[in-house]
Amino acid sequence: MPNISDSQTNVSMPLPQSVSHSYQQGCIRMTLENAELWESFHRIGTEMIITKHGRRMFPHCSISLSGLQPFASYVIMVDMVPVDSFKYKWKREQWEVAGKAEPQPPCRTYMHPDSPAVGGHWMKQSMSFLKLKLTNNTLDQHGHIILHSMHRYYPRFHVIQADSPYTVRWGSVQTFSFPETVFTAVTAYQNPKITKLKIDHNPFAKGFREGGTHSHSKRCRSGKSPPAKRPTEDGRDLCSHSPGLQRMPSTSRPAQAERDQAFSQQSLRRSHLSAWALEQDSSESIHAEPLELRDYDYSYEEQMVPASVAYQPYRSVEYARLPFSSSELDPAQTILHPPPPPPSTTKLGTHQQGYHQHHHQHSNTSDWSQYPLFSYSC
DNA sequence: TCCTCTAACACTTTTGAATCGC
DNA sequence: AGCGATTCAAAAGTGTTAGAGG
Repeated sequence: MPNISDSQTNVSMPLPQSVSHSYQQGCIRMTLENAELWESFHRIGTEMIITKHGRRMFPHCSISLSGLQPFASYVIMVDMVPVDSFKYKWKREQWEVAGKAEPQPPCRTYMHPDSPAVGGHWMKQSMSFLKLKLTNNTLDQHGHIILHSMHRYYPRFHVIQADSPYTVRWGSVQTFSFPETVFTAVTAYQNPKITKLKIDHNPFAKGFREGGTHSHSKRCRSGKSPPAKRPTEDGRDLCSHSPGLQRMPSTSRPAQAERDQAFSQQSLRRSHLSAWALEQDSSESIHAEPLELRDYDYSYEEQMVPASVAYQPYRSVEYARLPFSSSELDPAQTILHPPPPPPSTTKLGTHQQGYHQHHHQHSNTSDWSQYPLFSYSC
C-alpha cells in the first residue's frame, strides 16, 4: 500500500501502483470489468449524482465471476457502504471534511436482475449493474439505494449461493469490493474534471459535448430531433482510454479543517484496511472483504429465520448473529443480516424446511431491494 | 452570503410495440 | 400461425444552470 499524502486522500482513495482488477476469495474470483474507467475517475475523486427520483451510476458497476459451481444457483447483490463517518464539502477546488456524517439512511440492497441463476450463467459473461439507481430520497418507494449527499461510499458485491433470494443459505455468502469504486455522492457535480470525464465517456451526455447547448440553448428550444437509429445492443465501450488526469493540489486550509482532515484520513485508512482486508501480496492490489463465517455454521437448523417484523427503516444489527460485540465493529465491517419480509407480501411456505420456516414472495427486485440484507454498523 | 438541492432544459440512447417478410 | 428482423415513437437518461431554500 503506498503512502497516503494529504492531497491524495483529500481527493480520492489511495490506489496502488500496479493493479490487478480481480480478487479471489476461496474458489470464487471476482473481477471489476471496467476498472480502467473507474480508475480514471478515482484519480480525481469519483462523484456520483444522486437525485430524488434516482440516478444511474457512471461508471456503473460491471463485474465478472469465476470459480462458481456451474450448476449451483447464486444470487448476486450489491449495496453501498459508507467509507467513513464524515460529511464532505467541495471548497477551493478540493474536498474537505465538513463535519460528522448524517445518520445513515435506510439500507437498501440491489439484486442483479438475473438472480437467481446458476453459476454457469454468471460465469458465461460479465454482469452489469447498469440499472442500479442512487437516490437521496429517504422515502423512496422504488427500491433505489438511498445515500446522503456529500458522503463517501463504495459498492460491495455479495455472491450468495441460493436457489432463490428467499431461500438464501446464509452460510454461503462471499463479499467483494474494489478500492477504485469509492465515490462521493453529490446532488450536483463539484469537480469540473469529473464533469469533463463523464461527458467524454457517457453517451447520454453527448448532447452537452456536441452542439453547445448549455445555457444558450436552454432559452432557444427548437424542438426534438428525429429519432435516432436503433443502436447496437452491446455497442458501448465504457473502458475506453481516458486522459491522464492529475490530482488537485492541496492548498492551505484553516487549522480546524486540517485537524478534521487528519482525523478523516486516519479514519479513512482504518476503514480502508478493514473494508478491503489486508494485502496478502503486493501485486494483489484489489482487496476483498470476506465475511468471517467459517467458524459459524448456518446450515440447516441453524439457518436464521427472517422474523415477521415490520421493515426496519434504519440499519440495525437486531437480527444479526454476531461473533463479536457490536462495539468492536469497524464502520465498514460486514454483519450478516437476513432480510425481514415486506409488510404486505409475506407468505408462509410449507416446504424447503432446510432453510427457512417462512418464505417471502416478492413481486420484483424492487420490492426485495427495499429491505436491508447486509447491514453495517452506524 | 454561502451552500445544497431541485426542476426545467436540449439532446442522445434505450425500449418496446407495431409492422413486414419469410 | 410463428418467428426474426426492422422501424419508429415514446420513455429514459445525461449534465447544465437558474433559482429556491435553509
